[in-house]
Amino acid sequence: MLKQFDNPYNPREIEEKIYKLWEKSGFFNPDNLPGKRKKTFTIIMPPPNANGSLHLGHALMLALEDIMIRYRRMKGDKTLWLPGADHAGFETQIVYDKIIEKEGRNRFEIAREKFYQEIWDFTQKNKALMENQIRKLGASCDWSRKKFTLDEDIISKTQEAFVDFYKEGLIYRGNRLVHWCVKHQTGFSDLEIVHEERIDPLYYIKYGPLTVATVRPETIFGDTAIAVNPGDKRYKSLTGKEIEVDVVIAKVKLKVIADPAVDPEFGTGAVKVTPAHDLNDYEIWQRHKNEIEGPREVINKYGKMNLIRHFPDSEEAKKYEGLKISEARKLIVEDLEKKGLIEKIDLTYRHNIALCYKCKNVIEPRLMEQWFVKMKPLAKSAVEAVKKGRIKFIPERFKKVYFHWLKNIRDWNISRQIVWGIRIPAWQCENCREWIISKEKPARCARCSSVEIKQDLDVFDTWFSSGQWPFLTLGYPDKKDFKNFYPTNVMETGWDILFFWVARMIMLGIYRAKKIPFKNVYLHGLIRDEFKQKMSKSKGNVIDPLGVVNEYGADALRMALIVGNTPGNDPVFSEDKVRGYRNFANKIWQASRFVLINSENFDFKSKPKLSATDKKKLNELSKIKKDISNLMESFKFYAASEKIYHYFWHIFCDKIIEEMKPRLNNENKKDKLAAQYILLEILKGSIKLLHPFMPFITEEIWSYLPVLRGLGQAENKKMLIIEKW
RNA sequence: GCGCGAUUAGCUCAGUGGUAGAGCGUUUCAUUGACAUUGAAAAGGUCGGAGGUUCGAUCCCUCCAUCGCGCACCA
Repeated sequence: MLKQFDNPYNPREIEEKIYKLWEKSGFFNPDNLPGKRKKTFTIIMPPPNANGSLHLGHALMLALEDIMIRYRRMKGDKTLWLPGADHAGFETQIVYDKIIEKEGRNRFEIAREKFYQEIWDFTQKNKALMENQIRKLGASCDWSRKKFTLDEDIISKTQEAFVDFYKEGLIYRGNRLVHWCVKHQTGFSDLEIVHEERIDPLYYIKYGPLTVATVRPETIFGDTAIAVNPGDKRYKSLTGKEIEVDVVIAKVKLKVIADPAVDPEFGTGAVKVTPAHDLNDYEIWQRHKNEIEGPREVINKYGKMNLIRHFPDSEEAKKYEGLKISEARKLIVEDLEKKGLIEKIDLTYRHNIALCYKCKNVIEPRLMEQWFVKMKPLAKSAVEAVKKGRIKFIPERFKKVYFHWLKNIRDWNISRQIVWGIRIPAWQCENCREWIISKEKPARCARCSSVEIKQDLDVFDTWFSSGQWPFLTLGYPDKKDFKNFYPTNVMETGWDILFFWVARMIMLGIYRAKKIPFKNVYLHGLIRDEFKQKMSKSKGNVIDPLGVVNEYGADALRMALIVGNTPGNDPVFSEDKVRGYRNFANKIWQASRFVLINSENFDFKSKPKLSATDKKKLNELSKIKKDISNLMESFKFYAASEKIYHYFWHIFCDKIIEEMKPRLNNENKKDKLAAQYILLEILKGSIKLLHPFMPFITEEIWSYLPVLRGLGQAENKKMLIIEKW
């Protein structure tokens, strides 16, 4: 009878078989769950980027969410776990750029439509691959509801949101300095840049009667003013006056203005103002629009000098034209020195510079027209939702970080100059430059009636659409799912995308869907290698979760990722740990085999007579069950998993089974029956408690178990996945 | 600059206002026992430092140190 118990436990075939059984059962779909289930429990899966394969972080994400879903499903909830995949705009385009780079191609030379189609095919391939990887990890998500961030309805609803937001005054077209990456040729939001401390020469340049300090002398061609602090007595007499300065290739007249942003303690207390290439200076100009000239762009989008148009009469300007920033800087310093205009150079100056988060090249602030979302009104209700406890953070400390970010938030640039993404539904009249915001192409310009109308080439920041993911996936605004499953219960994701994604989902959910998108935010840590290093392809320390599954089984990997891994803290991954839980899986297997072999002749008709210590053992199990339930409810999976592990191995196997052994060989039929009964009951109870964590092996063993309902009754039984907790 | 986290056994980490816990590792013993992917046992920590609150602090408060991280438009 027990031939099915290979020795030792071999997860590979069993896991494959069990997943198919689950899928066939239809129980991943909440609509198919048996019984009356009033309470819903919903998790929208953070859609993995369809530009590669799953990494350990995904495995952790899937394990955590699957644990919650399986637990709630067994508890009797109508559980929906909605899977998906993310086109991941810029990220994917960069990945694909690198691929074609190896083929000697360049995206700027490929037609837009063709490039888009190529990336589409690329992501579709990855998507299919990833979906199978998700299955291998045991994820009990509802595949019938899976969504891709470029599904037609998602695109359409995202564009509709843009149109509505524009009408509602939440979105505007702004001409302002944006973070520009010279390599990637796109603008970014505040989140796609990173700061790095550097030591750069600080040049003190004689500027007419004044001296100014700067790290970017090459921008002096774009200066439109000099600013000093209003309280600075040294410059009182010059304030408001025009002075003539020598910018090497010409002499220009600049006004000295007073602005509180200038720190009199720093440098000389006088700042050259370059509104076209510096965020601070841009803001200074905004405050002095009436007094001084606006941005004079002298560096183009390729990071090269482009100043000749501002100095048509200067022969000297020609030698700067077209130079890279670094070259121009070298040259201007030489020229300034020749003219005796460098007062001194501070070589110890430490400051922070903005870099592209992807390529780490210096960000060039660049004046551009882009679409912006006004964040202040959105941030307000997002703060409130968390403050009032309608949304809970696990761990709680991330609230502080969240509040701090929202408090200081600035408007969100959602335009990206890339191909891979959702096109912005904005159209511009070629004739009068009027913008028309509409999903469909307008027949003619509303202002001048011209029919020469072109769509904005830009696409949305990918987070603009994924920020609406919880309600878009559920079919906002009129699908039943939206009514039934929104707001969702838990958003489980890594803390690293708290701002990128979580905060924006909260803001957009409240604004657009009129309700918070989820009640709980569970933030898991980022998995580190054994040296506590972040895992990354460039470091070559990435571990393929599927390789681990193949060797040790998904159950073992899941346990290794979950046990002792507290929310918000970065866990260290070790193969030793996986090996330990592979051993545990075998332990479960062997113990189950032992119990089943010894209960083959179990008499279901007789009523076992339990001793006091027998009853104590059952009580102990129900206490464990209660403890574990409490831990599950409070999101302490790291402790719940450890508890059941410890109970099964060190109480059930080491103590209880050992204690029962003599009784199983007892002549006394009644006593033997009681021992068999105890073993079966405790095995059954433990297998259930283990199921959310180790779904495969438990489902397999469950299929062999006679299920005792009441005393002495064997009944037809259900699959473990829908058994009652 | 502002903020967050960590500091507990060799390693990775839990934890609690009342004589310190787990896993892995180490040491010793056991060997055809459901399981060697095993069992039994053992060693191993003034819980980063200094103050304070308390009858009592690893835990609460203050300061400090070291490490890690996040945010930030001072040229």
